[in-house]
Amino acid sequence: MSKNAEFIDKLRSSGLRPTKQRLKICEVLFNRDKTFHFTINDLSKIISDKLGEKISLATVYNTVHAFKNKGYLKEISINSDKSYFDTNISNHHHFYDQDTNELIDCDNELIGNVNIKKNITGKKINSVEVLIKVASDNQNQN
Amino acid sequence: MSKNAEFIDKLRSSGLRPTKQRLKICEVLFNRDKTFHFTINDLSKIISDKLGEKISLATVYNTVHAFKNKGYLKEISINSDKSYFDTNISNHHHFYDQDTNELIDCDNELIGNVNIKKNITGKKINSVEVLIKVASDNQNQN
DNA sequence: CAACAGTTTAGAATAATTATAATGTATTGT
DNA sequence: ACAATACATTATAATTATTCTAAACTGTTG
Repeated sequence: MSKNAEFIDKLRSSGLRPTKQRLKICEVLFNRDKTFHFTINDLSKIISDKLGEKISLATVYNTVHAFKNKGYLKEISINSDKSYFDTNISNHHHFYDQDTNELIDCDNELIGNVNIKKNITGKKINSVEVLIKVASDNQNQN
Repeated sequence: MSKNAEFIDKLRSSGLRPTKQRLKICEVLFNRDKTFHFTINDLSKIISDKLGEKISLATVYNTVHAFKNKGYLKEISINSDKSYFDTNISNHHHFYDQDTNELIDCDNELIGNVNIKKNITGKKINSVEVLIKVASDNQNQN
């Protein structure tokens, strides 16, 4: 089955119509080996600059959020002014390079199991994420 | 020494002039027993609504950032559209209640040491933060 | 108390994101 | 295949958080 047909299936099976725009975005996001970290702006730029396609910014937002809601993307917590997304939807952690504003996946084996000894009463744990901020120099950026 | 005199010292010793506005903000932030989590908007509301004072929003931003840079506040990474700050500047982790958008400190003893087996080459670790997202129901909010 | 540097302020500017409402397109039933 | 419908896309406006600006103000130093 072609990649494109796979994407069509994937979309249909989750109740999303396989439109041109969504398929193009699928290609950009999911047609790769390594996981991909991006902001809406990154994605939008790739589509217009590298691919020379024109997809409305609103559609990029809509699509990314639809994909996130369907579980095809994960939104990552960064102390920042914009949202980061990750094509790696498994439970994993991140390095955040403060010099370049880049997110890097952190293999789960690199971090021992984070065990939470006591949870808030009456609440269910939805996720546990470790964010490791790194930078090259000796300044105390937080 | 009165609380106010303490704040004046604290500010002076870090090269910040003890202005009316900064002292008022010190009172709100540091004159409490428990740690305090807030957004700029929260703080601004407390000042105007509860205290009936008028401090320009720009000043609130300036002051909070000055305090953060001096190490009196910590900025917390939340997957959100706004910045959260914490008066607890020690190295610690957080619960984030997705129902109420509330941040709750997580005692370090509740989480075993997070040991990172391998860091990114050439970079220095500035911080390691665990964020535990909790919610009351069975929906898979992320 | 004068001079200076640091601060506050209102409002403008910017940036990320969401809402709107008209137009366009995939799907469904016939 | 085709009309009807529901869902999507789009440009643009609106909103929200934050930063910038330049003028007025205030704490500090001599």
